[in-house]
Amino acid sequence: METRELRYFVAVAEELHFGRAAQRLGIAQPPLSRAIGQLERRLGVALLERTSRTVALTEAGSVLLVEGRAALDAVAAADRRTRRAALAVTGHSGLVLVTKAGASSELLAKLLDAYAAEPGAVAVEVHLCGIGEQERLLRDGRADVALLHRPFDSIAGFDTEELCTERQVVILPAGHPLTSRAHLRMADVTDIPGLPLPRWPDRDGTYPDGPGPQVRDPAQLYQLIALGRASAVLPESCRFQLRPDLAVVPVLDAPTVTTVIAWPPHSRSRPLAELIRTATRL
Amino acid sequence: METRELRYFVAVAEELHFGRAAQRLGIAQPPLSRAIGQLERRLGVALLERTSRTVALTEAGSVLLVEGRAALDAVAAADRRTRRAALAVTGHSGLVLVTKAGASSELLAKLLDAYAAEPGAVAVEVHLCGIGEQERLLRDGRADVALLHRPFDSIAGFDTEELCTERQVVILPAGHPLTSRAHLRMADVTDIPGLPLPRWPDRDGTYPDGPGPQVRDPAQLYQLIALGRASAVLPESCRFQLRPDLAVVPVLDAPTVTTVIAWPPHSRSRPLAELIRTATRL
DNA sequence: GGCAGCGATACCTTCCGGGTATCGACCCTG
DNA sequence: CAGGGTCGATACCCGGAAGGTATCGCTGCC
Repeated sequence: METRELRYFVAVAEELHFGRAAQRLGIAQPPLSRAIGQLERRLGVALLERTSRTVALTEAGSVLLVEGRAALDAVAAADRRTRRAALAVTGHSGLVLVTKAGASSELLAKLLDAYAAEPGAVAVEVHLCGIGEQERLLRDGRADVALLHRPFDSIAGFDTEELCTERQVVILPAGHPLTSRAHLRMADVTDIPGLPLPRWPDRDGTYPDGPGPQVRDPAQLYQLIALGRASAVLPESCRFQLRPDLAVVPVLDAPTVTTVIAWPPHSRSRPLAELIRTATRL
Repeated sequence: METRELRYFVAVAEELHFGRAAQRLGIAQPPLSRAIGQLERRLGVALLERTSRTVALTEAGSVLLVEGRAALDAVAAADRRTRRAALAVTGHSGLVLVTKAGASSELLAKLLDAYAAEPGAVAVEVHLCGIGEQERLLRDGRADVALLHRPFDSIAGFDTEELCTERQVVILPAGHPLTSRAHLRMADVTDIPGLPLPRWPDRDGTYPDGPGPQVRDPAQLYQLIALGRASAVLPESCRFQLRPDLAVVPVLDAPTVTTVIAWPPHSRSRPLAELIRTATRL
């Protein structure tokens, strides 16, 4: 199976439309139809159910979609990491670290400071990215290491070390009646009248159904809370970067959040090992 | 980067010889030279140092070797798992479980029994394989799940659950003077005169340098120990399958061995989840 | 110095990936 | 119910790339 075939299949499986997929791939539609047909014939497996109006994935097709994405990421990672290995020899190396915007910012600052003080430290480029993007970046070689947050982020397939664990707090508009309480329970915050919990996008960018405003980043969220249109349950470390018009109350029975440092298995770069060692010693 | 190019490069990088690599790939040598040259040009990276007598990997080349192998395994896994998903629909499904020959055999027996008793259990095909092979089988889709043993096996990149932890014992010929001791320390067993610890093959099938006989499987090892030519430190569960002409003595300070059940991340087959659940409840 | 081994190059052929044109099935609309 | 629009499949052609053979150039060795 060639990566070209996988790219083609993934495009069609995602679009569920040969024409759009072909456009996205920058080729015409007929070669795409042929390529998918060949792939199915060689695998001996039907991947797509086509009526002349709709395209749907078969069971095997959805397996190939997730496995194929993983395989393509692995190939892309091989490419990128090889290029970077060559650059590293000539001096331009540096590590790429990704984390969610607005999360664990003091931890990150401490880590970067501590690492920079190590002998032999290299430059660390920090990428702040959206929800669920880190995993992808780490998997396809665009990033070397990530700060992830269990249980929100999937750490499947990575090596990790735990860095710290923290409770969660609910964020409310300053002056809200509940802010006078010393602590709350999840049952108290799941349906505060007029302050629903927000909906975050799934990995594919769509929002789950349900009540609550759609938010894409912390700034949006804080704005909504300040306006008295939402509340949110977040790790308590967020209080250090909170606007003055917001208040926090601990939520006793919310799941604790563990910040972990994660990297692709088999990474054997010295600067990366050093960064991880620094992180675990914080 | 196409998988064909990766296969070619991995072959050359492993053989360090264009002629042999071409033979292994079933093509002539010139197209292979060209393909590698193109790959290097497209990456903008030198992968191999060629003098007209020798071929050696550059730094970037060895990165591409390990990353490329991983990527090829991921592609192979996509292929195999898609085929199996199609078979599963028509009824022939079943799980493939791999473990080292001779390890955790009662645990495995208990697991298979317990799982078979579950409603909705499917057939489990057990593959016993050589040292370090499990990882490969799990990674390229030939197996669905494995029993691995930390700290010997690498679990990098898999999801795992711990099943049990056990101490290690030294295995000696029955009647050896040390068998009268209630327990020993590693220092006592690393150089018993005439009974060196054996050498196991590395993942690539070669043996590390050093004293001690080369062994490939437990039967060989037991034979050597019975003959008074070696000793070995193994998890204590091996005592239940031991020949009567061998004896065991606990080794207090040997690292404990943890048996874990491991599976590829993102696996979402119901029978697999059921098997894992059964295993963790044993 | 000649020979053997190995990778690179030159050149040819074949095949496959990609393009355009068109068909056939289906849905929507007037 | 007819006709146009949409979408995937098919037919056919072309160019480029992958693979083969022949050969060169370098190098280490007897």
